[in-house]
Amino acid sequence: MSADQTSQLLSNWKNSLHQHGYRVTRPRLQVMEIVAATRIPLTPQDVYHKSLNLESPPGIASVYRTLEMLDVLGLIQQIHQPGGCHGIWPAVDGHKHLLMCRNCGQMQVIEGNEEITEYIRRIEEDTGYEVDEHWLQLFGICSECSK
Amino acid sequence: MSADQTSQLLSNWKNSLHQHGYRVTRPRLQVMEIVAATRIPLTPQDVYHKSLNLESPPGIASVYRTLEMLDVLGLIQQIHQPGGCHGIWPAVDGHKHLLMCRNCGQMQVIEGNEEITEYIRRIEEDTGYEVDEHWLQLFGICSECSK
DNA sequence: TCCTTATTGATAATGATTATCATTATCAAT
DNA sequence: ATTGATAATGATAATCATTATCAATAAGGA
Ligand SMILES: [Mn+2]
Ligand SMILES: [Mn+2]
Ligand SMILES: [Zn+2]
Ligand SMILES: [Zn+2]
Repeated sequence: MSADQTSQLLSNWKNSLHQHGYRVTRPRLQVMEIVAATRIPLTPQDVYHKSLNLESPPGIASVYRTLEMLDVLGLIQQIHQPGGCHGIWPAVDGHKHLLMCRNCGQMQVIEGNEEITEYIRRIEEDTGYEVDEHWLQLFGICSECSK
Repeated sequence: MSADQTSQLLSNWKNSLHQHGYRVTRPRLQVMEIVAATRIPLTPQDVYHKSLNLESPPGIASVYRTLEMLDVLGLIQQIHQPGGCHGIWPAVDGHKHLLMCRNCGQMQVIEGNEEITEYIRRIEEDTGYEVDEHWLQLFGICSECSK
């Protein structure tokens, strides 16, 4: 996430708060800045501990409340991690798949493809299920970490 | 999971304990019977509460310890559920994909396909990652629940 | 600037998981 | 079958994360 992208995200998020009648407060901004800038998924505890570096950190309750709010607004999504759940990650537009480095935690968003859609359609026929959501998460080692 | 499959699973699990030098105790058997027989993912708390119906239930600590042991032995796997993590489910042989009913929690194991393998190989080329694991989980409504 | 009230933060309450340790029970060796 | 070393248990305490409470504060429209 570049600095540009982060501030872009932040201003979108602030707009979303305004549009939904949420007040834009300092504790909320502090949490949003941390989450918008992260390159790896963060737990609520992670966010709280990062915030402690700030001059006047938010209370732990406000961290949870702000993350809950961001989730309700669809601005963040939960990432299910191997051996530990959940991390927080800025939501991506539309449906995307995720790739995560086991070593450094770095997340990468990858595009879906037509074969998977077709595969799922076949599953629906075979099982009689109506599939309305799918997760595809890939795990491995990024090129940086495998050097 | 039919009664046959359940007892098959159980005897495999007991063999595994023996082979790895774990003692086969009553609390462990009680937990294993519950987990082997379930049709939906169970949390440790779920397992514990089910066990309370038994004449002489295991202590809560033994429930956690047994589930940890089964996990270490690769006999169960963690299922990541939407809006709630984790459930416990008997491990399936090799790599399989999972389909879960949002309404009744029923799990179904589905086969992977060649297109997904090819898709992942393409991702590796594009990103430089070495992908060593992937999760594909589908969510929807089973035919029973959509009646 | 004022006023309404949404929001905050300190703290208590709750709930789940893990650690402790004296007692018990498994199972290999006899 | 009995014994003995020790793995395992269970009651309970400790820890840790999350949620609830409520008086004080501050956002933002009037
Ligand atoms: Mn997809
Ligand atoms: Mn999860
Ligand atoms: Zn990496
Ligand atoms: Zn169903």
